[in-house]
Amino acid sequence: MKIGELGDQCGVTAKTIRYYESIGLLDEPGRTASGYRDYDDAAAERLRFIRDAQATGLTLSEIASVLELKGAGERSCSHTAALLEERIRVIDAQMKQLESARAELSTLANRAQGLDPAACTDPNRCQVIVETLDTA
Amino acid sequence: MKIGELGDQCGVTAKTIRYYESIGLLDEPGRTASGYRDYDDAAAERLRFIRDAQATGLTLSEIASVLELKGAGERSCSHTAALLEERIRVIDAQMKQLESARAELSTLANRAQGLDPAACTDPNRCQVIVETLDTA
DNA sequence: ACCAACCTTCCAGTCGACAGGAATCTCGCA
DNA sequence: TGCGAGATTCCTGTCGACTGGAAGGTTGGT
Repeated sequence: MKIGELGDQCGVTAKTIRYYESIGLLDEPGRTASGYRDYDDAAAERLRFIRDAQATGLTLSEIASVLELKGAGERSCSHTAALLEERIRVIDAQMKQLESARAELSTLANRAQGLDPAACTDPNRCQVIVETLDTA
Repeated sequence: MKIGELGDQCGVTAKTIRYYESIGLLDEPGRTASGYRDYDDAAAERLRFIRDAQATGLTLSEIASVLELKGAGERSCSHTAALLEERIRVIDAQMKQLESARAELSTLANRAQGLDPAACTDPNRCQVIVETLDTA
């Protein structure tokens, strides 16, 4: 299977596949007589796995570490489980941040409605933002 | 006031201040006889505003646009209000994404507990991730 | 006189995940 | 035989917000 075909099958571009190879995430495939990359079904499976794992929010280097352990014959699920739990922790932290940012922003947006634009004279700040933060 | 002093006052590094100047976010300050940047209180106020605005999630270029309009004598709060509302929309979208990612991850993590590590043989994938996605 | 701590400019690098493009080959088809 | 699609390598650029470092000038204190 040639690179474009593999890409179509897995929903990625040929560029992306070459990039994955360049960072060691995909093995170098065999080549045809004319030098084209020639993939087998295992490569497609691996690539599909990469995309699935990426969809869960794992980074490419985390995915590489999972695949590396698998390749080394590691049988435990604990590494993957640890990565997933770490991701959950990160997500929880992000959600907290977003919640507080959202709350602050809606205070600001509401405040913007009630402000007198004529009072908006300082060229170095904006009362919508400054005054609310001062009173927060 | 010299650059380091300004930085200490506002909680940023001298590097950052020079960077802000380089992208046009801070005006070029006056210079001492020996060529050192020399800041006044207005610069400190502006820098503090930048950090406040940044804390609300606005990007530096959005902050620049607010300050630019202020500088041009724009009296309306509508530009700022529009930016804030856009930020809220982005945050809502991010939170939705995070929620669904979190839900998926905790399914995966739970699943990982119950799996038989001995079944983990395929070097190209990890049953923790693959099997759950297949059944999702 | 000397040293450390500051300041200056300028250039490069970081992180993550690719995308763009040039120059050149190769394949399949009419 | 010619064309266009798709393949190759190699290098650069993108986004955002900085950070690091080299090579030098300045300031303040002992």
